[in-house]
Amino acid sequence: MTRREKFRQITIDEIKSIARLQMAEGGTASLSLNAIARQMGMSGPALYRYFENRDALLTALIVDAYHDLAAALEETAARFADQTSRECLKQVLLTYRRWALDHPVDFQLIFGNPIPGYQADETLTAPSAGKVFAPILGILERAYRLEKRAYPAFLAEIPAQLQAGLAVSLRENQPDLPREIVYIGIVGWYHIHGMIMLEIFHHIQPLVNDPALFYQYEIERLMDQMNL
Amino acid sequence: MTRREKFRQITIDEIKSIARLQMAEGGTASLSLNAIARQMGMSGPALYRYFENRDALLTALIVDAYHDLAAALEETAARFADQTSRECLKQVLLTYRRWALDHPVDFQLIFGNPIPGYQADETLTAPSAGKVFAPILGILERAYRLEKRAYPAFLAEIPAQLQAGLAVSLRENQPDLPREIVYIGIVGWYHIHGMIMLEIFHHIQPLVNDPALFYQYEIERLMDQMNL
DNA sequence: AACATAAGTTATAAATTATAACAAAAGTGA
DNA sequence: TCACTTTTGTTATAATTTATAACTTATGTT
Repeated sequence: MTRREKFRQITIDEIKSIARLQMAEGGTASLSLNAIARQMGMSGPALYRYFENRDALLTALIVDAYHDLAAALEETAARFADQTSRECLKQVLLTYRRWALDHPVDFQLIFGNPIPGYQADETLTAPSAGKVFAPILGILERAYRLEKRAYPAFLAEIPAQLQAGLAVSLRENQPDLPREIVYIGIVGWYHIHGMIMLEIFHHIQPLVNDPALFYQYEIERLMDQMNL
Repeated sequence: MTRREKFRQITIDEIKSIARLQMAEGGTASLSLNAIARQMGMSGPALYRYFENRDALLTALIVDAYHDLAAALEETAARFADQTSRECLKQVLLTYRRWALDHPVDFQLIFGNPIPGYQADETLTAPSAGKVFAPILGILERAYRLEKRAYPAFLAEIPAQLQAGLAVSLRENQPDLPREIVYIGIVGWYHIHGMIMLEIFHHIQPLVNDPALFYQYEIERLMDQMNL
């Protein structure tokens, strides 16, 4: 990495950092290239040397967010790898919520409204989304395959047609991944993700006084259901 | 209603209608007062006779959306009132998803990202949110109180602290509403709402081929869990 | 018919994203 | 050291946006 490339990277990082700060103040759509430039003590058009346009900056922030979330989950999974799979999964799911609350803007970027005219470049975002899902799937594999936990009874009644169309692209890469685990992973992820989304968007607070406690209890209930 | 008020109402409705169309094309943040005026064949500032500013128009659209969703749920609940409570609830939940898919913009307005600088006027939106929840709660009351269905076993283990802080403002209005029903309602609503949100924001399609079938099956599983 | 109110107009201010044209700085090689 | 190239910044400008001010025209009432 040349000297120039190094400084360029520093500038890029500063732009992204200020962008995140701005959005933390005024919401994901309050991103203003001009305001970023102003805050950096440079003129507006200078930013276009680093990002082709507003969408390019957004895409970079989204990719960063995916990676940051995935890293947080992986770190937790690794840290609790020697505990029971139930405890490990619980910690990973708690990290999921913790990360969302600590990085509301990044969470909204990934999982919130599609941005204005912005069309996410799926070739960039799809693999990142998979990385988020991977740690959870890993723990489930350990629980059901290595530790031979029984699959919950309700799985026997899933229509074949439904099972066949589940996570097809994921199973192409991992053909030996049991369909039961895929289903449990999807259902579980949706359950907890739905709760977090509602909390981030302030729809849970009117109904639940203590979201943290509620979340904890729902995790336990979910894992009970899954026979974990 | 005077003649003038009537015409004024027509204009307001036209503005909102065009606003919804525009957002359907370019996303919730693509709303442009100027573009609306242009499409109506009038100058931009004329719109300010009808809405104080952009946020006022957004608030009106959000309130409309809440009412429209609530009306759709109530209509379904009434139409299936003579069926079993399980069937009735199922139909209401199916209507919930159907409405979301048919009105993605309205759904995003209600449940998506907080809009740019826009701060929802909670005195306007909070009661509307309650109206959405009411039909579901009504069916649950019928099932557990009138039809004397047993509460699911897991309810016995909910920490008292958690129960106490559940839907406090709702229970102030309806003090005789059992806590069990409130909990079941919240958990159930979060479960299905989470799924719909993910589908509307295109995060379910990469994992589930046939979201309609998946949703149907998850409703059944949820109602099994709730002993309905 | 005179008047008041409502509803529209144009003009303008202050932002925004983005492009063009140009200037200065930084790095490279003879 | 000097000339050249590339990178990085600048200012000027175009085309938008939201929103306000001042003015005009239409509508309804007395």
